[in-house]
Amino acid sequence: MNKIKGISNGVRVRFAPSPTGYLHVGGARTALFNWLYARNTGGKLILRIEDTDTTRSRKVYLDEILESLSWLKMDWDEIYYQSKRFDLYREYADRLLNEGKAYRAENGAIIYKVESGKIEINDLIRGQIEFDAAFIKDQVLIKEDKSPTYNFACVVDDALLGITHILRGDDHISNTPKQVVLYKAMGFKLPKFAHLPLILGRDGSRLSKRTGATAISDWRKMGYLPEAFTNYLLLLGWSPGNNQEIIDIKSAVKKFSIKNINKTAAVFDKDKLTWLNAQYIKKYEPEKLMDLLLPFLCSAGLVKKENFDREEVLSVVKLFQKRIATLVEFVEFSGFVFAGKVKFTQDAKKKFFERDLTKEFKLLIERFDKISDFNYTKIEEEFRSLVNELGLKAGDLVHPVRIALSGNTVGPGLFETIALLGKEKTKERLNMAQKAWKSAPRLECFVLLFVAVSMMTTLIGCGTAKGAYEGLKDDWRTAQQWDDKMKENWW
RNA sequence: GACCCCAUCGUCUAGUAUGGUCUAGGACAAGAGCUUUUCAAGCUCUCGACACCGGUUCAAAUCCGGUUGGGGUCGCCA
Repeated sequence: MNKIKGISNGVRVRFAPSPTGYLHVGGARTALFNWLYARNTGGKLILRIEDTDTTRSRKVYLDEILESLSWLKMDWDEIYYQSKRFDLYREYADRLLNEGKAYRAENGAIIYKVESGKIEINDLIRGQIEFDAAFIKDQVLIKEDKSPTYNFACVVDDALLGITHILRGDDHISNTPKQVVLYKAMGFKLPKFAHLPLILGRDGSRLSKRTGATAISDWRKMGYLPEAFTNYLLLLGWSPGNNQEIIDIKSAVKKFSIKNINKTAAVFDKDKLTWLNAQYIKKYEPEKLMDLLLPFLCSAGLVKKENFDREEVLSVVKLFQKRIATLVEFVEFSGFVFAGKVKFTQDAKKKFFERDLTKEFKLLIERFDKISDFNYTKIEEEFRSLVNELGLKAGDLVHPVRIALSGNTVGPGLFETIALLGKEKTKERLNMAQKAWKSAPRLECFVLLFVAVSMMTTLIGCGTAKGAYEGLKDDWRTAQQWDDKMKENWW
């Protein structure tokens, strides 16, 4: 205990996760507020691993929790494992036993005898809370299996580690009187308590897997940025008080105070988190954003880790930066640029076959061929001039070309997209489009035929119509086969 | 059920300690418009709340009491 001498000055807070599950939103928020308070006051953040339940604790969970904290850029100053401190708990339990404040149960457990009276706690967030000890049962300190109970280990550790402020979830309020009693029994100095409001799921009940709790590591996989995530967590139960929504961690550290933490539970709103994420993505240096995007592109198999065109990827990043909300969205939206084959959406396929533009595409390719310096301006010039020549509106050609190039009806500006793809890729895809039209049954014919058949059926009668119907069925079959081919969605 | 906590737009919140400056401000979402080759983004606008009842007071979102509603905890889990 020499270690704790001399640390009685200054703020010491702790985050005490139990490695029996992943770190999720609630835990992360508690960790964040402790971290902020420590950094704001120049104090220390102690990480205490509550692994007294040896059957449920897992190394993978511990690793995952530590990794998630690191991802969120929260560091800690000291780390302790309760599983290594069992002797300590025994020692204090024995002491209470000797003093007659605790007794031994038949099974060997050590139990603290709770005296009657009033227990008052002065919560930094909620103010005075009063409990009647009559409602508190005698407390087990050491279980039959010799391991300490949560409340006991918690008190011994918080006291011995010199914790000055306990910031934890609201759900611990009812543990507090039990703990206060133990502090007093062992003659420990009481820390200050601050009970954070809970984070609730969509349905207003405590966040759980059913109501939307997700491991922090999953948010990472879904393409959220740690800065955005932290920012969002910060806004849940705390406010800088000046209508500021986007607040970087440095000024948050500066401004943070327990006084500004509110009492009401907050519902976790993914939409706002996503909005914040988009804001952070927009602000990023494209170079840095690219580094964050690369792992996602690689695991999607769109870019090879060892050799890729840095310049190309960078220009794609720049083109999509303003239109994505998550890193995963980038992969979804920009995938067509990198992919060797174009993937078609259902909608795009339908629109594409509404009109055969083989001739127009051919002319367009010729136009593009003429351009030696294949850039945005030149592309637009040639494109618009062709459109004029054909007596079309720009949109008449823009949309089909976009579909042909990206497989999607929506996307960034067409000329930028073309410039990004480059002349060869563009030509190649325009050529593919023409082939598709050639091999596809004409929709107009299909419709005409259908109308004709209906007419014949009604006018002439079933017998005669049968042949025509069969013909249509054939046509239908071809269309189906073709559709099946397209179903793989790849050229 | 018992004990405890909480109560401002659908959601996150400002405002509550020091009652008047609040016919309640901002953000997300939703809706409309502008822009435009589409979708986003961006910009502009609209919708939308002090849970209820009773006090105190010249004056209450703010103070007090009650009601209602929601949540948490009631393990030899943490």
